[in-house]
Amino acid sequence: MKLAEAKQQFVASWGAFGTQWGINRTMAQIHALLLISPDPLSADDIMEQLSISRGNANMNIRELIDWALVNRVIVAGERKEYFTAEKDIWKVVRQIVKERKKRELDPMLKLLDELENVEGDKRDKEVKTFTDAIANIRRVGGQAEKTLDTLIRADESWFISSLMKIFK
Amino acid sequence: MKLAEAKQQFVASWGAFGTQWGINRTMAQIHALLLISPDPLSADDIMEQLSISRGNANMNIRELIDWALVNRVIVAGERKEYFTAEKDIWKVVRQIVKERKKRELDPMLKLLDELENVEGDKRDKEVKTFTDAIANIRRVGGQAEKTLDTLIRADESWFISSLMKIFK
DNA sequence: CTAAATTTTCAGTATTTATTGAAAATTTAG
DNA sequence: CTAAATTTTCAATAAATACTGAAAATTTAG
Repeated sequence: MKLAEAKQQFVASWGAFGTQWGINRTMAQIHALLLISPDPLSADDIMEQLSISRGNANMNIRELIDWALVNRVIVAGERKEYFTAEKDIWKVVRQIVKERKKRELDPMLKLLDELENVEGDKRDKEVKTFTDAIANIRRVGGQAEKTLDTLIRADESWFISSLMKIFK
Repeated sequence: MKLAEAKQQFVASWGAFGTQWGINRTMAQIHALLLISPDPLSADDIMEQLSISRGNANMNIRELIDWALVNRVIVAGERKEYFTAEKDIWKVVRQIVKERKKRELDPMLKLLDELENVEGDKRDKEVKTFTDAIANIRRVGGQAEKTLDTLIRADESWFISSLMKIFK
């Protein structure tokens, strides 16, 4: 396969993959494009390569910066802004896990804590089923939280070697 | 908080949570509803409780069955079909991980394997950046695959105690 | 300061995704 | 077998989400 074709396919697939995970297709494609670009790209470069409008490029680049997956870089002698993506995929994974945990898991756990204190007689089947379900979800969620916190802090080699020990 | 209100809030939140993960809101809500229902529910029960149409209920229940998160049950003396959700959340998590891995991670790894064999001179900066990026993603993806395979096979107590050992 | 370059915003529009509801198909009781 | 009950399908429609493009705001070179 030729490089140009391979790039195209990677960007398209990364975009499709993103949408399955609730991530805007264009945002995922911009990220993919920057991952495989040796040099920083300007908004114009991105607009051209993905055939998207300036507004769309601007909004999604901003979102990627907000997720700390993309950085603005200054290119000497250039007025425009340029952008790069973190190339270390392990760092990227940790950053995404960190953000999603903060934005989604933590609020969910907070809600579950509130819902566990529902009024009513525990001998009532309706009440019992509800509180049991919530307590179970809360417990598994709490475990996930601990595991993810550790993963966020871990460096790759440490993580791998630890996993190797358990997951022989 | 009263039970009815707590139920409402749980169903609504589970639905919102689902959409953030690329899961249809109604599908997540039906799942939530079944998780907290002591008895099996019919399509009519679900339609009524969520204020949705028969077609919508039918399609999303089918999808949940396809994900093996919901089961049809026969209620003695009833002609209608009834539905229940697996209540063991650890099992639910494993099942979701299993399905998403099969549907998403495995095809992605397959694609990465193909993209790694791009034509061209490795001394070309463009080629090198691309192949390096793909190889890195492939490597982290392969680790994820192994870890998830083990998680899918693990039972909860084993998983927790193993994690406790590592993630002191 | 002035004006050109660049970035940001956002109302309007397009696209994608989800839902309805009624007809068709299927199932089951008698 | 017959018809009532139930489930499934899917074209039409609604709702949610994403994108455009041009005007406004901001930045910077001179």
